[in-house]
Amino acid sequence: MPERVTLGAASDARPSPRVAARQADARRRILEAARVVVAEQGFAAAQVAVVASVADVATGSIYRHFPSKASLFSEMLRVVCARELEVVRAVASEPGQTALDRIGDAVAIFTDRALRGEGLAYAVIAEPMDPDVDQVRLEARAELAAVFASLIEEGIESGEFVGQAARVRGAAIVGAFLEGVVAPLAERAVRPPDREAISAEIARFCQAAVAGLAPAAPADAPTQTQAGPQH
Amino acid sequence: MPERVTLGAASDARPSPRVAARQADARRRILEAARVVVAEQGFAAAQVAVVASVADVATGSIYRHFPSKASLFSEMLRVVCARELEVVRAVASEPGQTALDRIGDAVAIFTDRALRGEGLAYAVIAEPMDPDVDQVRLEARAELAAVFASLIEEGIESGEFVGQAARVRGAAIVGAFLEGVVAPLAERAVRPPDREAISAEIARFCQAAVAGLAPAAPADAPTQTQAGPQH
DNA sequence: TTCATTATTGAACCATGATTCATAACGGAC
DNA sequence: GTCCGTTATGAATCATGGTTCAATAATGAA
Repeated sequence: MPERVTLGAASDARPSPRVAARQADARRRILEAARVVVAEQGFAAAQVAVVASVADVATGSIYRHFPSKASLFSEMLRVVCARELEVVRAVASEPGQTALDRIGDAVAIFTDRALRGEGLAYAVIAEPMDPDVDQVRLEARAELAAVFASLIEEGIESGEFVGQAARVRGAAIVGAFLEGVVAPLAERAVRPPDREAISAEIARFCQAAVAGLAPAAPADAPTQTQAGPQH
Repeated sequence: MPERVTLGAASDARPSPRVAARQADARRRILEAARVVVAEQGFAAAQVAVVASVADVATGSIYRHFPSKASLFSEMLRVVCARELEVVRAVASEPGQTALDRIGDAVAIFTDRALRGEGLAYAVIAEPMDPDVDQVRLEARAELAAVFASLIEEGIESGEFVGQAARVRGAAIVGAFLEGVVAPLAERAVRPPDREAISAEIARFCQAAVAGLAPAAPADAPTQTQAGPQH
């Protein structure tokens, strides 16, 4: 009974030193290939055969490392998202900074990396491909939202922000900067010089959103002063 | 030469009164069926055969009205989005209201309708299915963003808001409320009572985001006063 | 009522692309 | 160096679901 399973679950097969190394390497190459293909062509073009060829292994070999196409991409996405989430969390917990500062920094670092394409890009944020894979994306968004919700709560507790529904606003912040990143990418011209300006603007937007309404601006018009949203 | 085309483009075929009516009705039913199926099952379950059965026509008949599955769903989505966009535009141009008010109202009306499921739901906003169909969604988002960008510009001109990149923030607003709507829908429990609270909170979030940073809150912490983002 | 024409049907056809598996190449123990 | 179990290969197989089309029904004119 050969145990037709994803390498490693074999009943008693001792992988053997050299072989194990080769396998680990192949697995790494496959994940990397998946990332590259998606980054360059999008999920639509991400066929198993293509990934295999880029990873320099046979199509069938993919299935020696991953039980299915969906699981391969799920894992790839999970890794990529974890990396970005890590970066954001680090910024979000910088000591000695106000919650407002940390929100601004976190948003700016994320959007900046995304626009620079270091993480992945449009594809990872917005283009779905399979329910399983989408699930990973949703979870990542939820975690991201949780980070901001926490920051908002801290701000409220410290009296920095006015009271507000932290969870809802955390999600709104995530939506705001993801859209801010994706919208320009969707347009034809992604004028490179704009990158920094865009992320700075989005960061400011998010900061203002949680800091509370400013009292009526200098000019004339009859604006209401504080929190009260109309109607 | 029977002109194998999507009904109506026939070289000289006079549709005939009664027949034309029946065809028009079938077309309407097909679009409606597509909407219903997507609303209830999501794009994933939206197979041509299913839509046909719901619309009470044969699978092949779909192709007498639409050249392809993608075009059918594109049109369906276009109609749905147009309706929502219309509502938002109406609110956005209410006379005698400040830009801030109108932004709040527009956001609230959209999120409220979306959460109530009158438009469609998660599927239409977030779940893609085909490049062509996605294109429609992207365009709708862009138009929505444009509406808010205009409102922001008006606010800036009237001195109601501080200067800001209207286009970027318009997109951010759209992202904020779409995520605000989708995030709760993605969760298991969509506690009905929250609906209004959620849309109100999101609306307030968006208003604050464009109104500018509030001066440091009552408490202690060293917050910066105006626009300047840290870092 | 009959007939030619057009609309409708839905089962068969196809394309795409994931998954499998018989076969070849390899790794290491004797 | 040979042999046996393991791993890698990639062409063949399968599944899914969009699209087609020969057959059938409906329509309206004569």
